[in-house]
Amino acid sequence: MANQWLDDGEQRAWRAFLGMTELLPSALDQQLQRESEMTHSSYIVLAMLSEAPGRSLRMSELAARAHSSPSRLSHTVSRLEKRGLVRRERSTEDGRGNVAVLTDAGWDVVVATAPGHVAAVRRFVFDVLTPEQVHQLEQIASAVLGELDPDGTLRPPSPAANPEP
Amino acid sequence: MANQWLDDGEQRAWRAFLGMTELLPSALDQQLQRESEMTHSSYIVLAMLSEAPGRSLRMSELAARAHSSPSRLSHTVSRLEKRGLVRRERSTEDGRGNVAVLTDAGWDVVVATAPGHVAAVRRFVFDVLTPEQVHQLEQIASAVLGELDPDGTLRPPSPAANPEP
DNA sequence: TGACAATAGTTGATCGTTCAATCATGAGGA
DNA sequence: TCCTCATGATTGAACGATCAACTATTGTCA
Repeated sequence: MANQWLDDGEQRAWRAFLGMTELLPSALDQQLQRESEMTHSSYIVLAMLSEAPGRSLRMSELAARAHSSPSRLSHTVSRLEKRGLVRRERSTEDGRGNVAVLTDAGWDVVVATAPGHVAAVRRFVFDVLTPEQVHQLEQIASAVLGELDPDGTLRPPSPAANPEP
Repeated sequence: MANQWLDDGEQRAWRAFLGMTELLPSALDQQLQRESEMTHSSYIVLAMLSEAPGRSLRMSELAARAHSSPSRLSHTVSRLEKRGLVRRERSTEDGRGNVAVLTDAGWDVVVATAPGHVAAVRRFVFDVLTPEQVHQLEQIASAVLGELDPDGTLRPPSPAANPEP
């Protein structure tokens, strides 16, 4: 009934996809929660900061890279700030802007947490896919992402969206 | 830093995948919220019931089909019950079990909501993928799902997991 | 039969997300 | 310059999800 306008193949793909997108985030959340008392979205925020020059980013830029709404990011950063993992600074260029900075303690948490997290990602995703499937996944996800966010407003500026040559 | 043990291709695939899994659920949620004041997970519950014989399912079976925890499903059904879309009945076979039944009002909501929802799914996913990519997506999602839930405890009993012949 | 464990599901507290409202600063035009 | 609007970000309330504890029923075995 619900999927009356999807054909059989689409329906199978959609069901499997729904299962994956329902279960994978919880699995990653649980792993991070056990090892570091951390949510996946909090971890993403720390990870993005850890990769940025000066380990700091404007809130808006950080929101884009984490695919997060301004509000959600603000709350997340507030929680991380309370734990001493991140610090806020007023932007020097634009008095309206805030800059989130990863503290040393925050850096240590990323360093301690990354291995286990990457192992989980490997285990659940890349270990069960062939190299070809990894490439296919990138193409598929990029295509969907392009429709969800055509302007790239919610995406990082540089990479991640290169169509087949 | 965070993804130090993923190679370039894996990294690109993972970033795109994260973006998709972050943005797609919100997009579907928003569409359903606008049209029917309904969450995606609530919709799934109603849709699963609408497809079941007698428009009813045991709570545990419904949880498996919706990839939901018992607790989450119980809360969701309680909310739907308050809105008159679902009703609970004690199982006749097993006095511990409860059965969720889709009411006529619930059925009407599914009928009214499905077209717009399917259109959104089409727009964001299937319209931007080739038939080949749809097949690839099914293979990929099934493989990941198999690792996330090896016993199929959280999956429907019959379909959705047929590997390459 | 009685005791104990396992199963099915619910509940309340807590935490994270969403939404609408708000505040402060910067930019542009009369 | 002053007024207005746009931008960057935060806040609090309401809602949904998660976790641990709990109730009720069934199954098992001595």
